Amino acid sequence: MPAERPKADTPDVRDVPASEPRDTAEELQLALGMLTREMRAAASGSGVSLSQVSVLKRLDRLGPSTASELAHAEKIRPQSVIATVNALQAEGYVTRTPHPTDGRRLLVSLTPEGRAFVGERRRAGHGRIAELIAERLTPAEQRLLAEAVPLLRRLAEH
Amino acid sequence: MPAERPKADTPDVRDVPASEPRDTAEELQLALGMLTREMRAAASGSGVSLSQVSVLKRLDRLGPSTASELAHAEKIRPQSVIATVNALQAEGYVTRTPHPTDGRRLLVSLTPEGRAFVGERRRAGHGRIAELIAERLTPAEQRLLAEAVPLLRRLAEH
DNA sequence: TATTGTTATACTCTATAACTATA
DNA sequence: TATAGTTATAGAGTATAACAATA
Repeated sequence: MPAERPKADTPDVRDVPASEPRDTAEELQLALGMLTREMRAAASGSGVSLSQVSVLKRLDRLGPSTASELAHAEKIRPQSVIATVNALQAEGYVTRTPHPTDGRRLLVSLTPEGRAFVGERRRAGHGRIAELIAERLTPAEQRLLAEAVPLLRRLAEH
Repeated sequence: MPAERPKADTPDVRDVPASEPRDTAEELQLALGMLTREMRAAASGSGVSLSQVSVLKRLDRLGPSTASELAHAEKIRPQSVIATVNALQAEGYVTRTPHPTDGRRLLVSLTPEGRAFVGERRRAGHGRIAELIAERLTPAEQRLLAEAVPLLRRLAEH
């Protein structure tokens, strides 16, 4: 269905290369929003939500961690991470065990089921994004993206 | 699609450069989540939410658009974009005007206030992300990121 | 008193379902 | 019938505030 107005279907901002921080930021912000929605939608069918997957992967990397440590790593509030951990515990993917020396702390750990989920997820290619990368980018573009992703990590870190 | 290579089960994923789609995807996914939270937190103080900013910028690029067109561009449902447009209209940043030939459609347009907001935002450097890019990346890294961002756009597009 | 974990509550964002008006 | 817009409602995700237990 063609539009009746003389309006281009594609954004015409592309004639200017995004070479300044603010241009890069604008492009990145739009892409981020859309990719996040894409991932959330793709995850919604799998029984485990996006934030839950993120916490499971974090536990797989960090090992048993307290709620505060997870919150710091994810850059969200402890109260927020607790909601996610509660859901994961209810589904049997994590357990809470007392900290050996500090009675205030509880260590959150992956259960065998949780570990299996992360492994399965990794073998399957980490969901929608890996599919998109493999489908839509040439090998050279994939290499460029792989070089740029650590920069995004740096931006996201504390 | 590149050939599948058997991947050694290394204990720490961070030691391996992200060179395959699934590794790139995993890193990207973590960075995306954190950056999105960072942006949302930074936007929350400015009186206009992240999704509202996104729609305003979209209108600035596309010109007057219907709710369906905005929804298609943002990759969300028309019902969802309407909630955002309602909020923007209540704050005086957009107006709705009848479509000249199709009585079913309403064109959403930026008001002068809305246009001023986008311009101000652009001059200010598009918020937190631009700050982070300028602060944390060398010029060479900024150029690399600028090259990679269009690839993210490609991944996010329809 | 400071820190950790937690519950209660609210707001943002997006989805699905159902309705109205126009083509 | 099909399409555009809308309202009502629900769920995910995260925030702040307040509280209990432990250091």
